[in-house]
Amino acid sequence: MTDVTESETLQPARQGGESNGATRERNEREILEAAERVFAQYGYRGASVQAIAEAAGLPKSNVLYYMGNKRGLYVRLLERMMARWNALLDDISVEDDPAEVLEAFIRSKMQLSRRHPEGSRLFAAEILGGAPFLQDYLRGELREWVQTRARVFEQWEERGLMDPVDPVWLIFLIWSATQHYADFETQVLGITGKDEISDDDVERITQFLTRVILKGCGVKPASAMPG
Amino acid sequence: MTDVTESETLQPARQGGESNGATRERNEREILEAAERVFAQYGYRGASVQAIAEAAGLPKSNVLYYMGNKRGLYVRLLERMMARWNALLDDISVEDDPAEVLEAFIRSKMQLSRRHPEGSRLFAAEILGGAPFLQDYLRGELREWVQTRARVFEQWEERGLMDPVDPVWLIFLIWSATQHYADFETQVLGITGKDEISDDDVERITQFLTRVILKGCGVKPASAMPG
DNA sequence: AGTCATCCTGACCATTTGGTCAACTCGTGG
DNA sequence: CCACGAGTTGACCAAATGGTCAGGATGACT
Repeated sequence: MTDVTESETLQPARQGGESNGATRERNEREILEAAERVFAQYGYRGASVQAIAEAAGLPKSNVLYYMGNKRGLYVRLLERMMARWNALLDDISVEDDPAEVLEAFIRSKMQLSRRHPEGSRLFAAEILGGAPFLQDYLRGELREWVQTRARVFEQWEERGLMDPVDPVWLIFLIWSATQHYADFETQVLGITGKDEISDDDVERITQFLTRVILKGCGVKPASAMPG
Repeated sequence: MTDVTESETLQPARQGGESNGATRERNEREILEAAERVFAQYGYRGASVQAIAEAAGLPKSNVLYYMGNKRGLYVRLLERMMARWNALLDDISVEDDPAEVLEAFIRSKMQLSRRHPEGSRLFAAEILGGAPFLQDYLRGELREWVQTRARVFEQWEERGLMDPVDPVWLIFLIWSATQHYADFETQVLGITGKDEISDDDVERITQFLTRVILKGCGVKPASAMPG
């Protein structure tokens, strides 16, 4: 750890050209992934740029070179997660089968949490802390998203396809139940004694949730043979 | 901000005697309350002793005088919350009515989250971060708690009082659904457009959850007139 | 050869961090 | 009156924080 004036240390990862922005792309990906983990674990304030840099295997300066500053990096991660969420249950209409839609919702939400557990936790941490960066999103986009779906649910109720339950609370119920397995994974593992949640577990949980929730709000299971 | 050798500043809050440990009690209460808020919002690392001190309206030194150090303060808060949780659904037996027990569980869990939203969020943040301080509790006490209840649920199933669902996942479902309204309060408010969750809302949510979950796992509503 | 854009990073900075400590103020009991 | 324990707190410290910057490396172009 004395003087190392010579540049004969670890080669950096390639500099200069490397055609196009390939270096940039690779490093940014690496940094975003590392940052998602660290932010998810410690929250915005608790996460340090240094820790993110170490997780990405890069010097702190390099992280800041690509991301500008901590805040920007964080916002970028939130936006990435919002995009993933927005793609969910994109278009449903009154004509669809409630059972199919609800099951699809539960299933895709479970998969989202499973595929991006850190992103999921990042989101949770942000909201837990009062959503300082997401206020607008919650009161805008997401609110629209929820209310659009809620309206469809209401129409199903009117047509007698499901019990008269508040659709917004139903959405929250599904949200929370599915979110739980990503956000509280540590707890789930600790209590069940497992050391990981397997694909089989996910499938079983999905079916459990689907069954209980569909039955719970009086939706008749999908009309068997679809199509 | 120059020299103020004279002690003619704000009076401290009373020093010296004040009989017994009344000062200690009052200050500790104040600090614990403030710390719960701050830790809940920022997580363990993100919270600073300085911020806690300001929230409690005391100098940082004073907080450390009472609590020793940040870690100890945090652990104390976790323990307080564990105690609250342990008191929940303390004794149930196979002889009890499933509907009544489940409703009592949902109701008391909702009230716990409502009465101690910060504690609830503190807990959530701790688990979100991988439960570095709570591993033992999760794999020990809490696991026992869950499995004891799960065994009762299983016997209910055998007696045909409810559908054959995995009782542990049922507990998680209830846990997550109720926890949601405390942990994600910001989200709930943002989406519904409310500016607070009223007692009425809590009652409605409780009834909604009770209805959907009981029906969802085939439990017959309480046999009307109790006692 | 020289220029340029991209990439890399150690040195540095002001501020904040958790924590210690000695000096202080009181009321009480001898 | 003095000693004592409880409470109070500013000054201080080493370490870590987010961020800047100058200096350099490297390959692709003219």
